[in-house]
Amino acid sequence: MTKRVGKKTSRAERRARRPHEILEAAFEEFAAKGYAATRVEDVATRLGITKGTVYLYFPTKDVLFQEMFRHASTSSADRPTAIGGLRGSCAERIRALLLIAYENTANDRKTRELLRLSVAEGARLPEMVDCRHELFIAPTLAALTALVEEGVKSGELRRDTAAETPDVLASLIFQVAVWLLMFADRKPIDGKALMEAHIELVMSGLLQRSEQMV
Amino acid sequence: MTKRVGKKTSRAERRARRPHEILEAAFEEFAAKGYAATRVEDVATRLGITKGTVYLYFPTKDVLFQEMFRHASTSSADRPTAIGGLRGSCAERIRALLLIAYENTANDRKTRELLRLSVAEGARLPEMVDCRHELFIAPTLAALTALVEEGVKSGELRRDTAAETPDVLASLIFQVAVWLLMFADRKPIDGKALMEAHIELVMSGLLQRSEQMV
Amino acid sequence: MTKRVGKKTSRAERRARRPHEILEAAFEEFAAKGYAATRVEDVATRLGITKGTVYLYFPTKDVLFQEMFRHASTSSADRPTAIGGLRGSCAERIRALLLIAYENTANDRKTRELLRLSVAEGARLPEMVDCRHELFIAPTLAALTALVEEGVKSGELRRDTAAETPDVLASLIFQVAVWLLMFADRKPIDGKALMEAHIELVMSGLLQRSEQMV
Amino acid sequence: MTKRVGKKTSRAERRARRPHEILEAAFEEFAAKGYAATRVEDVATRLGITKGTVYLYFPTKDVLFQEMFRHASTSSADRPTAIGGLRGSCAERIRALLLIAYENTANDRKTRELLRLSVAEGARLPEMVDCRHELFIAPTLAALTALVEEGVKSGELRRDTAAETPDVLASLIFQVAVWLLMFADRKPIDGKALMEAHIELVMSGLLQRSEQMV
DNA sequence: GATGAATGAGTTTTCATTCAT
DNA sequence: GATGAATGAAAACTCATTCAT
Repeated sequence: MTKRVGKKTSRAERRARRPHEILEAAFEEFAAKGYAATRVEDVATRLGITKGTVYLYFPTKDVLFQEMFRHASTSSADRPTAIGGLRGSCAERIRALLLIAYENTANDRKTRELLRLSVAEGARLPEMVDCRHELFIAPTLAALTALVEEGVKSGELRRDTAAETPDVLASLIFQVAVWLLMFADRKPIDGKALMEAHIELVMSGLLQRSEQMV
Repeated sequence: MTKRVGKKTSRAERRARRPHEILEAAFEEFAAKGYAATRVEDVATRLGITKGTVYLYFPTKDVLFQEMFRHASTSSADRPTAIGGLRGSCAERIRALLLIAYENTANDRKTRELLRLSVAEGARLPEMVDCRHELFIAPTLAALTALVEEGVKSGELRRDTAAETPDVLASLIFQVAVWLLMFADRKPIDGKALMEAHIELVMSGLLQRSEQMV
Repeated sequence: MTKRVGKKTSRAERRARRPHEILEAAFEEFAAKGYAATRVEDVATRLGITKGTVYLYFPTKDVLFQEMFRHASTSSADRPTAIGGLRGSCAERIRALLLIAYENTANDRKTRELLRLSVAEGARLPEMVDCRHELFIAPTLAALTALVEEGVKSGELRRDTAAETPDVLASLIFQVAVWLLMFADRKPIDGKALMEAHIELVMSGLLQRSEQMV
Repeated sequence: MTKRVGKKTSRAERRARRPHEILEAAFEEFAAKGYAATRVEDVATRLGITKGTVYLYFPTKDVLFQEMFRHASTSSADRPTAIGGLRGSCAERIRALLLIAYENTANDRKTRELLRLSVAEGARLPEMVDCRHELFIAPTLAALTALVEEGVKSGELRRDTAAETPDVLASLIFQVAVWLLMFADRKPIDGKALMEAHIELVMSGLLQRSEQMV
């Protein structure tokens, strides 16, 4: 007869979930309107709660934003772990790595919006942007560098491959992400097809002639 | 020896220059802080005038922003005209075109900051972003497409999927631009070198094998 | 002995009373200074609250004014109901009706100030003024017309009574009201005495000679 | 060949007329929008001149308003002089006087708007309102009182309480004026007809029975 | 814990007034 | 005399933050 009957989320559970919920709501609001244009009340309303409750968990709007950014960043942090498990030739592994990076970045709404916030609010919070660099961008570029070096050493890839190669390999991911951020659905693109074409083009430039013949 | 002697800015001149000055100052402020976080007074102070004066020329902050965006966009509008005058083989012209686009986009602070604003405030003003697309991005991509098609037709370039996707050729420009917007001087990159490496890589993928031998 | 003991205004009560309080304060301020010269903060200060609180209940100054006008109008709306209960000869009822109208209009500060606002801000809000006409002025004039017609039919009043008679009967009410609005206490008048004299004069003109003899 | 050819208003004439012009324009603007809501620039624009010019002739907006009020008041000051020239019986002269007062007050736009300003801004400027009282209202009421007293003395009029309250005789003038101020053209009235009916009614109450028979 | 009324500092916008030209 | 650019004080309105209930 009590309220709790049939209720899967007990008060305690709900309470435990609150900070998480709030951070998710904050992500949506901040991503859509930017820091300054978002009101704390917007975040609360999105959850059906009130401003005051938000302040119960986060002392200021600024802290809320930073926690949100950190939370959104780490919530997708486990994905790159797949990198270690790649198998096949260097070319195959580079291709696989780029596709994973594409899926995790340009093709992932959350990551894309974090990129938007990094560009928009970056001046306010350089540490956060740098943090994201350490966690995601640098490791991916490092992995690409390692793979290219391995390929060169093994003779699979051209010997004259430049140090700038990893950035070049990853560049289309940024383009697709920025395109989606700027044009949303107004100018649709087939990111996956672009990515395939990109990979084919750059790989054909990377591979030794003999390999290309195959 | 009258006051006017040596006075370069008469009242009329000043009056004529004011809108331009204000738009320039607005560009700096909005680019640095975003729309919502910029105060009209910030713009005025940057010029050593008061906010009332800004309102003498622009009726609202919103109009000021839009005029600033339009002004900043068109003030760099003449550069792409160089495209028509390109000479040489298709490969040479593609290379030249990409370098011009790089100079005008990733390497131009004004254009880069407009990209920032497009990403940050795009949701508020899709028409502006689309307008920039019509004026700059679409023409450049169209020129790339035309050059690639010409090269394919003449046998200079390979026919492959990349040939149909000029986005792939321009992708590094976006990467450099976004990198600079996110990391400024904290993680410097040699954009020019990246661009050269990018061009070499994609061109080696585009060219017929025989040409590559050269 | 807790705080609540003796505390008449709980939060809920206060909340429920606030709109009313604010409208009353707004009435005083707007009546005293007019729309444009009244600051929202003036209204708040009168209540010992801050302007932010006023905006919690009314979205704009304009809405506050309109709600205030409507509220002040309707808060005195029940009085005319007394009309139906009049008894006596037509002359007696006309006299009674005019005295009631006088009490409710010229002699009622609230109604007088609404007249001031109608005259002062009428150009901005014709609908409000017209609304007051429908609710108060028209019914009173209609009642007067009905009484005069009845009196003519029964022979109590002169047959040649003009259609303009009701306005003439009510005219002194306007004069007294306007006088008080213009001169306040600087040139006091005895409104009641004027009203008595007015009624006596016009009734003596309305009544059949025979009746006057009485 | 000079500009002045064919120009009837020389610079000097124009200059001499300026203050007058400005006061007229100020009257229109203040009457239409009230003191606080009228901008000095509105007044200037109405004349096709600029704010600065207004300040050449009037030091502050407040002074402009007061001068305007005084000017508008005195520009109609000569009309009541007709009173002295009235001829005929007391009844005839009272009737004529009331009609003149009606024409000069309720039926005269300028006077009506001054009444509006007196009601609207009266709290700010009691002296002005009192001044108008001395100049127009009091003399008219005094003339009425004198006429009634003369009539009573000569036996032409009844002695009753109304005889001592000329306000009663003039009341309809206020009603018509206020009506026009509140309803403008939205609820038209025939002021002249109302006035005639009013005069007839009050005179029939004032006159001795014997006279009425005539 | 949760609420939401209240605050007050901050921002946009207006406009009376000044003054160099 | 006229102008109109510039000022800055003031007013409408917003919103992060607090706190009594």
